[in-house]
Amino acid sequence: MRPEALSFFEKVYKVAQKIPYGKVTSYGAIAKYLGAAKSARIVGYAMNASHNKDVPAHRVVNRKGLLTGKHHFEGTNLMQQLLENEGVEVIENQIQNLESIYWDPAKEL
DNA sequence: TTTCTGACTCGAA
DNA sequence: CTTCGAGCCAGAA
Repeated sequence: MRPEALSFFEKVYKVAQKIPYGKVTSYGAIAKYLGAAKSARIVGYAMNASHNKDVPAHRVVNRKGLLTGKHHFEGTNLMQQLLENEGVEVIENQIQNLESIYWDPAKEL
């Protein structure tokens, strides 16, 4: 592998694809894992461009467990339904019991 | 080439 | 309690 040759986006995609079923993580957690803790926005931006990729963007939320990116999914609650379909409880765009299903790449990988 | 914006986060006032 | 600024990368105009 040549991680250095991969763009930030590609790294983000790889990590996002490793998010376990029924788990969620945050943009900042991914950014930190990639060694760019202050690039959380870029992770979000990568998600924006991940529509064509096989990236479970619905499992990535902000650090509060808020579905800030749901507006970018089709419909108004697709993101929430995808999560609920995996056993994640979501209320008002806010993931419930976040600490229990939180998956930290820097910790789990 | 410069400028702007965005699915974020943290710390300071 | 709320508000604001800074830092990061990529792509479009």
